[in-house]
Amino acid sequence: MKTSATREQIIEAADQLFYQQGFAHTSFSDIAGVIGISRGNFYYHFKSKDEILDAVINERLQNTQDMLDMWEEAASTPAARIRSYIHILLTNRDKIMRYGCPVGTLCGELAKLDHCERTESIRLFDLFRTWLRHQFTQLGHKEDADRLAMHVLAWSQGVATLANAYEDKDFIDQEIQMICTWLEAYTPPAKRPQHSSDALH
Amino acid sequence: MKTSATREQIIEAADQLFYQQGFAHTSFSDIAGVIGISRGNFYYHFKSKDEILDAVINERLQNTQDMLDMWEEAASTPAARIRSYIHILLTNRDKIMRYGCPVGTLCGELAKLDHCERTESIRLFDLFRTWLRHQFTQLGHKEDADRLAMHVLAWSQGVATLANAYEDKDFIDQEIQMICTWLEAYTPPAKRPQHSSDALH
DNA sequence: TAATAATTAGGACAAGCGTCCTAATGAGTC
DNA sequence: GACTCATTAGGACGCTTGTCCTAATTATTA
Repeated sequence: MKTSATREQIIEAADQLFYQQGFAHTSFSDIAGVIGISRGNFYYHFKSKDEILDAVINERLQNTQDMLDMWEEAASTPAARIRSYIHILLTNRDKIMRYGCPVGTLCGELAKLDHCERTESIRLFDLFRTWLRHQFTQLGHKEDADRLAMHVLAWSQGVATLANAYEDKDFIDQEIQMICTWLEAYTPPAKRPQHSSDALH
Repeated sequence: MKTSATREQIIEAADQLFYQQGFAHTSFSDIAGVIGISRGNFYYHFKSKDEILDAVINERLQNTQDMLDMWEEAASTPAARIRSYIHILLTNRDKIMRYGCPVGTLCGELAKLDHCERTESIRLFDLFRTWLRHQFTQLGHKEDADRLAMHVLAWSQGVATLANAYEDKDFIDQEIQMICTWLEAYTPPAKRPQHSSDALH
């Protein structure tokens, strides 16, 4: 059985709805309604709702890894690659203002539900963490690489949370600018690009 | 009708459970089980579940305001007051690692549920935002006061989100240190206390 | 003590949920 | 056309949910 078309549709619709409404608040009826199938035949493709969640997380893991690989090739310097990460705040700005960060909100919800898939969801954070750490290592930060990666992760998470609460476009833009300015202090002077820098940090 | 004892018990139990399990995932049975009352007499004290949520938010608003007022008196300088805020990350460290930030996670959940109490929950953020802004204003930051307040809010939210995901004590401690160090740069030199400062920012 | 009001317990209710079962439909092969 | 297998639709199921109703209980007052 290759990956069935219906199965793919279910995963995609669930992916969207889990993000927009949360996992627990999304029902089979919701998913079925979106793609126009009967509620009954979910169990031909999945054994349980949790298994759909597992498939959604794996889908996101794959997509995230692909995105990171793409950034790795597209951007020429580690600093530019980190900026690629920061700029998803801008690319997904409207969705973040409505639904928050898909990774942070999922991990948060599964933590509260004490759900067994919680561990899996954290692997999404791991992907970014490892990738960012790698970039900082390339910037010459041996000891601090992981701490800096966590710092960037936390920073972007905080921006997403407050952008979601206040639905504030300008706040996102400002913080992105601050992160980029902060980042320049961790870029080797030789490779440092010439930006305007009224450094806040 | 003064505030009934049972009513207070319901609000307090709901407050805890909404934090630990989330609002949607907490049932009347859950609350009833905790305080040992029947499921039936909720509707003597509240008209609906949403009204309980409203009462819980108002309770939190009151407690938060009291806490801010206390900090206002207890700490002698604006910088010390801001540090009071930062240190709730330390005081509530264990709970944050298990359940995240009570404000951030509630706002996030209500945003996904598109719940009518969402606006009320954001007032919790407003309380901190206004208070922090006031402190930064006192530090002499006229134009930037609100941006700096939002920055501190976002930073602490990010720390809570990742601390929750990774259940990492040390990460919280490190970030608190970073925030305090960062804060020194915004404290007038005359009043600036002598701390060790291997500044990361 | 008797009467009245406040408070509670317990269950009924309709609706929605995840799950499961079975008959019907579809596509592809002999 | 007949057969087989994959896929689907539709509904039944047991359970839980928020909500509501009513009788019982407790507290308060006369």
